[in-house]
Amino acid sequence: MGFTKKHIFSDNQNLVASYSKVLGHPARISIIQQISDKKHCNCNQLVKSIGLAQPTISQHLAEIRKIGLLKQTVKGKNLFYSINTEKLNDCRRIVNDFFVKTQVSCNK
Amino acid sequence: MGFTKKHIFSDNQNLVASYSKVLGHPARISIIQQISDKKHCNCNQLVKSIGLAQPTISQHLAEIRKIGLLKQTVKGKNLFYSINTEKLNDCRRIVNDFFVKTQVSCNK
DNA sequence: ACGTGATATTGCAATATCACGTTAAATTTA
DNA sequence: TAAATTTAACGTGATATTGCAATATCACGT
Repeated sequence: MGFTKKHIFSDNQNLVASYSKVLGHPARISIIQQISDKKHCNCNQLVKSIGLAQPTISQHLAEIRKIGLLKQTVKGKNLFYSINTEKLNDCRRIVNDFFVKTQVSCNK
Repeated sequence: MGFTKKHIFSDNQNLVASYSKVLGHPARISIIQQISDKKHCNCNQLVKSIGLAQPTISQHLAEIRKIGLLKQTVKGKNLFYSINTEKLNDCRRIVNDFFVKTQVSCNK
């Protein structure tokens, strides 16, 4: 097999999972942290500081972009990334909601 | 390649990623929710309510167990699972910390 | 001891992911 | 226009994940 049977789960369950999945790789955690630290950050800077090849970083960036967590600004020949803070907030809320509801269920 | 270069990342980055990875599949989200809802829940109940085969559920349970999120109680021939609330709390804290710190960085 | 129900393990096929070399597209600079 | 720089896209090999059937194990009742 190898695929996920998304259709048997609720929209919220799929949403929590897809957000979490993006956070489920240390390179993507590192990328998100660096972009938010440096405000504007291009691909090359990430390649140098993280130590993975450019195509690999680019691929991880694409996955973070997929869930809408990145904004792009073109400045000359550089493409600068920054965090979409509204989306980050949304992401945090969705994941935290899962934890809160689970904890409430556990304690009742 | 196909493997993750964990050694180039910090312990915290790897921790956030490994917790998130476990939450990165809707079946595991559903399993965690059902176990916390029903307090005690055995494998068979999950198989019936979720609609995946028993080995698949068992495999997902093993991954959730790996990060210490499950407790087991044997009652007769039944094995009941419940949530390790301390670990759930820890997990929530680690993930939430990542979000909080990222947001702080974005806003400064 | 035997059968039964519940769960774990094994082995497999299909697919996804990770990492990278190479190439291509776009833009700046000479 | 040509060269240089940056990043996305494509292709590929290696590994991991998902899901399941078959089997093994484990605990209980008879």
